[in-house]
Amino acid sequence: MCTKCSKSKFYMTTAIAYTSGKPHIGNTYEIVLADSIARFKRQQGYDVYFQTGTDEHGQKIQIKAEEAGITPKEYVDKVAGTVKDIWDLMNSSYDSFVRTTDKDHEEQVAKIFKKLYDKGDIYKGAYEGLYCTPCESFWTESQLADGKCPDCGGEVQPAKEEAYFFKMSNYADRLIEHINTHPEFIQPVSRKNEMMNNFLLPGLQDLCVSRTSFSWGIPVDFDPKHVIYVWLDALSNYITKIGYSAEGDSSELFLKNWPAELHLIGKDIIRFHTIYWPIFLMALELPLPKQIFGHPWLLQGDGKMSKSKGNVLYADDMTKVFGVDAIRYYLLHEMPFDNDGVISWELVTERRNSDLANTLGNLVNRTISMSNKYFDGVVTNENVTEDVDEDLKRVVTGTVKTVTAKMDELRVADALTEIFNMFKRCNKYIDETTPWILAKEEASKPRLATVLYNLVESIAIGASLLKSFMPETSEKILSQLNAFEVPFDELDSFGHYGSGTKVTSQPEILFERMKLEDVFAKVEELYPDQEEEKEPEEAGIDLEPKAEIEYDDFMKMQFQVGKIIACEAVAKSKKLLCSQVQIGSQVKQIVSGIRKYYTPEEMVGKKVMVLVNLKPAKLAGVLSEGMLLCAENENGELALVAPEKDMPSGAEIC
RNA sequence: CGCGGGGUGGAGCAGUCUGGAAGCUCGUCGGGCUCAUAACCCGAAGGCCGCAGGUUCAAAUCCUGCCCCCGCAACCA
Repeated sequence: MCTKCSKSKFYMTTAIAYTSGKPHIGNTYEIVLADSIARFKRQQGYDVYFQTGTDEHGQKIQIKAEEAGITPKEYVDKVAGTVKDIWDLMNSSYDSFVRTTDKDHEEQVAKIFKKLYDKGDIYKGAYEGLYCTPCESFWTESQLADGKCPDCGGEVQPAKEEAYFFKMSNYADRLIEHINTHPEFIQPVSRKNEMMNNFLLPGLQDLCVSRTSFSWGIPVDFDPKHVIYVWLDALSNYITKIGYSAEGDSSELFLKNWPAELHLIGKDIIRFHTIYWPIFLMALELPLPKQIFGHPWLLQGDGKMSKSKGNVLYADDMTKVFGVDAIRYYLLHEMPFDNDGVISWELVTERRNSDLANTLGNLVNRTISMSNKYFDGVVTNENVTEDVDEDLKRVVTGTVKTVTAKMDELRVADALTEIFNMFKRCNKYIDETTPWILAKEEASKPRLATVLYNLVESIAIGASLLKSFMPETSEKILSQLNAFEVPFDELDSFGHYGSGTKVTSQPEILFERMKLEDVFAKVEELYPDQEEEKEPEEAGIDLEPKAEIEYDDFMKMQFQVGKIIACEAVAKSKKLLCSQVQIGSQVKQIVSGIRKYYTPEEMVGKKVMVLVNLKPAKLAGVLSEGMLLCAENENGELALVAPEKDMPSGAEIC
């Protein structure tokens, strides 16, 4: 409870976005989901504090910055700006945007590290493993490729590197106890067992909380060649940004808001939030957050979102075609609670047409049109009621209750469905009351007026309920009706709309119906490059040119025609085919990553181009003694290269 | 046997924990209506709930085995 007012406080956070690149529509889902929850809580009267931000340290960012030829700080400044722009574009109502490169955050994280070290929870130990010097990386036995470094193929040797560890076992029992006694702590519950069975019950390993292999991070202040492990850094944002102080003089904001009521995160990082984070907090002697909700992922309809495929969907592009609220609606409504959801241009178009244009937009439009047509826009409650009115009112005034129940379980998609069911009920009411017939007789005008009043009032209630999910649309509807937003605690009663109020004389269409071909036309404008790919005449592919080589270099490679005499899939792999290739009188075994494009049956009998004198290596445990040459297009699809006329196996390619 | 998620009418999903008449939205088809954005309202068709066993009076749901898909990991010689 807030000390200064009587409202209950509600502190919620999203995960902070990793600044390795522009967030795609799947990443954007989380902020929109969080925003709708934050807005709804505010509407309910909670004193909400909503924090989001960016996670900006780590090796990956250091590498990306080097590739771009700029400093890591310059790099993250740029990406953090992009993240914020997209969050703002989506109308996210966050109260605070934290960056892990913020001074106050960095200072506190260093102090937290020191505090835990002094306390004995963090100790200095050694990381043991197999080390590859050129790659500066540790590998485990199972990661090695044929006993060599999987990155460079070089030799690895057993090595030790000093590192700091967090003693997880100190707190594991307490955490297990907490999870068992607080069933609401991990949501959805299906994730709880996963954490228990896979990590907690088998016994927690101590976590390595420092790195020396890169420098883009918060240094350990008493041992500066170490930087603090990214998770200890990132998770702490939830307390540092609101003013936690490791020295005990935390801010008012912190004292008021901690512990958080809700951490909203993606299901992939549940482990860090439900195991490591609570344990860090226990070590700091802070209370644990009330609830951690791991939402599912949004996938793209036609396969995985991948930048190399050029098919990544971004929120800013999609809003250009559909509008911000349509995208908010899609994300919120179409995401299942527990399973991954799907998004595509087609699906958004369908959903937008059926729900936003047909059900909602048309309802608002026809209601306002009738008011204008029959009463010059003046909406009067003549109180001439009939039985049908009761059912309408029952549904309309009951919706807030069902919506609240769904929101309490964070079932945002279901909450929206409830609101739209209400709008459907309104459309049905129009058919039941047939206003166009009432309009024909002067005597039934009072009844007609009442019907329209009931509709306007219902829509005003619906628009008020919609406010947390589609803020712009909600406002547009209320303004067209000339209505006030209905206060949350009055949404369960009917009759707020002032009788005699005039609606707008020129209703604006809220959501125009869209044809798929028009959508795709717009999409093509957004991606002019991709258009060319679809043309029959292909655009061709430009590669980064490699350095010139000597003729001798070329002559080192031996290419020959090989005939595939047998082929089978490699059991331990999804991508590999193992072929027996006849080259002259000898037969080589060659493994290739082309299972996606060729079946073993169609491989047999082919004569293809083979690099013969490549050093043999094991792939997925299978020996490969050469390489089948393939052409690769921009989508990564492969085609074997073969002599244009029939040639005997073993024929030299030169 | 790397880890995890999934397979329910044409599409997207719920239901599975806590067995008990297979549900929602979209699409399709037929009808109605005309205030409205080819909209809205009513009705219908369409499912061996991945496959095969098992437990049970009863299985989408519990158990066993198998197949397929998708992430991650690894590897694309």
